Amino acid sequence: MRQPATIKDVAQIAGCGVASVSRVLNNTGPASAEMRDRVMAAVNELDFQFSEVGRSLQSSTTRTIGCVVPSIANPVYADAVQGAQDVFLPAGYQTLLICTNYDAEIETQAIRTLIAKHVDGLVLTVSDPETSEALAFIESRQVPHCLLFNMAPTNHTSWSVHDQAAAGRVADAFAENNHERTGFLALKFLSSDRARQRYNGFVEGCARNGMRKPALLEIDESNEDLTDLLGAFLQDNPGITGIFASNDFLALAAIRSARELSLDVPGDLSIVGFDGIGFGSMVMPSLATIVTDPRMLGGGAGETVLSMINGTAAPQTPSPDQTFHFRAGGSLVPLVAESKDDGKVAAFPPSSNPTRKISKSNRRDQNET
Amino acid sequence: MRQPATIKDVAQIAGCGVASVSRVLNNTGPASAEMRDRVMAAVNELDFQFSEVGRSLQSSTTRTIGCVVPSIANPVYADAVQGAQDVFLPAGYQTLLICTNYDAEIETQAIRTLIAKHVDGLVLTVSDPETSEALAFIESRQVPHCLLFNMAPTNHTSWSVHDQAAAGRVADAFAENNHERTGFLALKFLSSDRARQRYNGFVEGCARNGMRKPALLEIDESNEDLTDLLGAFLQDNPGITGIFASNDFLALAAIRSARELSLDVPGDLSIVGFDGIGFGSMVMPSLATIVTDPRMLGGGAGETVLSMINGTAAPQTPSPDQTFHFRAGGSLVPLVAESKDDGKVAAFPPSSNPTRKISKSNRRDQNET
DNA sequence: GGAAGGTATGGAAACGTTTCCATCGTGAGG
DNA sequence: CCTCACGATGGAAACGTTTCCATACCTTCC
Repeated sequence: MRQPATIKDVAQIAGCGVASVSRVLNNTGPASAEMRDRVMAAVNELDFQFSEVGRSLQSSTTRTIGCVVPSIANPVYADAVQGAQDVFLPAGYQTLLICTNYDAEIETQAIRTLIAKHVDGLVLTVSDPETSEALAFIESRQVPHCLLFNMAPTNHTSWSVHDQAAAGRVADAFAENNHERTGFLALKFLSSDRARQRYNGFVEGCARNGMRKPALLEIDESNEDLTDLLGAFLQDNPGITGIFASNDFLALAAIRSARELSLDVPGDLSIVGFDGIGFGSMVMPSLATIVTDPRMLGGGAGETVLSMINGTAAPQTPSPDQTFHFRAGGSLVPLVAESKDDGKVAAFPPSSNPTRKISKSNRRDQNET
Repeated sequence: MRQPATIKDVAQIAGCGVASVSRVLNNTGPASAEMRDRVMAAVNELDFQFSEVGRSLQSSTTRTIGCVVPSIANPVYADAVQGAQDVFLPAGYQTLLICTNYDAEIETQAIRTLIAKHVDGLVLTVSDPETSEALAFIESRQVPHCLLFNMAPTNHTSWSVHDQAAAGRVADAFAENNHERTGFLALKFLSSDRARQRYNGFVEGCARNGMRKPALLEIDESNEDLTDLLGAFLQDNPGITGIFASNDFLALAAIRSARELSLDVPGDLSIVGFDGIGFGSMVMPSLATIVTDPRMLGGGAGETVLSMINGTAAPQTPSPDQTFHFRAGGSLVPLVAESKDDGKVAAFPPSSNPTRKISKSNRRDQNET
């Protein structure tokens, strides 16, 4: 990498001091027209551009924001990052992106490096805001920052879906459709405070609606064997007619697994997801889910950080019920009275009752129409 | 933001010169055990951490890589970025992410800034590698870089799907299924060399298979009216039985639009996508498509850049036919003889009945269900 | 005992900026 | 004619590192 021209080179060619070059180029301080011309000529000749690192050292500002999320393979985070960077870029800030892969160790390490690199602010989703070492460090260094998809501890601000309230809404939806026994399906339950919040909210919501406490099905990375796990889960917890998956991916995977188990969705089993990814409304049956707006949240977090940097008033964070809404879909239907009377039969294994038959033929119709 | 401790503060507390602190902390040069202890004590007392910007100025290295893609809302790019950063992070490099939103102006501007920030390398997808101002600038500054999803001009290296060959494979697939008249559906045809490569490859493949030259349906941003556009397109180009969409999103949207037009997929119209996003195999009918591995490509581009930086041998870029494979799916079926005899009727309008009326009423049904 | 060589250490230059301050004209006002 | 103010300009310090070099001390060997 050829070393680029510096302000000294420009000064030499223009036959002036470096101070004059700086003044001309930054339009700070006086300069004669003739001086301007000479400097500009030299700049063009050398194709000169300021080194931001020299500048940063002097100004102790980098026009760079750190952005830390678990993974952008998950479209929720991808959209959020996109939303944030769409705010930062026009404001003259670039984004240093870190994907932690849900690893707290990487999270801590990367954030220390970001701060060493002197980012002007941070937008981040941590694995556990209450215990996060990284978060404590950020606080001790007083770096402007805003959480994303985390419940904010005191003294922090956050743009986040109110997971608990949203999960409660899902419980309401099941109740409205006469479901009484449900399950909660989660991935990486332990390493994600989001999944836990959703579980808590769902449990609470079920209780509020006089439903049974939902059974918990927790899986880890490999979703290869989801079908087996789901089968065993339904056998261990007979009578379950509805499953709340902690995100839409899981919900769609669950639908597929249910089919492999010869269960009809929603005939035998209703399924509700979380996040509201676009595909949810393109599949058959369409996915009932909690719709969120990750892009808006990312953008909001970005605005908040910018306002902290500029000392302007921070934008309001959204009120809990503005962060989500329930979207009905074909994957959640009312439980008909007869199945409710005999939930066990309706759920697993599917009996030879008419429900399943109808749904089967329905599905075939859809494929072949 | 409180200003953090510097090496001078450490030196002062440890009662030594800054050079000793640097030597101890970096393990470069000799130091007595006692000196080590004093320095370490001071470091812990101050919670000292080197400023990377001071370091960068001295070493002219930033341990930062620029990564430029159109948008990470598109999972193809999101996965590629993830793949690249999964290579960079363990190697000690962080990633400055720029999403250009397909805007060449932003692309140029952002890349200049990245270079001003002295990134050690670049991984990038440009809008047009042949004319890209940014690419020329990168070359003039001799920054290690690797293209991604772009055909590499001479003197550049690239990790990319061989779009043209892949599109040719799609033509083969249509031919194998007896389709003879096809259409090509593209978004932002003009601002993406990828779409053009795919079109060219498809045209070529169709010719090779003795098929008609595919008709081109080009749409821009808003896919709201895709249904109308598709309807008009099929009417203007009667006899079309297959559509190749330049990406899976479009393909899925086309399937939906076809349904709204009362066309059956694949009965009346076969559709093939491109990219192989996971959802393609979860929908009914499953999507026939070209499967690619964006994560692998991003990772490969990352490795290439690292090897350029380290002066080690660059990893081989994959051979064209390793970058994709065709995945059969329910959205592409053989054209039966009778339809082939009378393609016009089988395709659009589906029969002699008042097509418009049916599609209209169908659409209304969907809205209100 | 003195020279030679090694280890431990600190001062200072350099990296590329910005900005304070001093210098030098020059035109205006007394 | 002298002063004053102000515009134009350049030198130099400062930002936080690393590293070269000089110095000081301690062994070791002739």
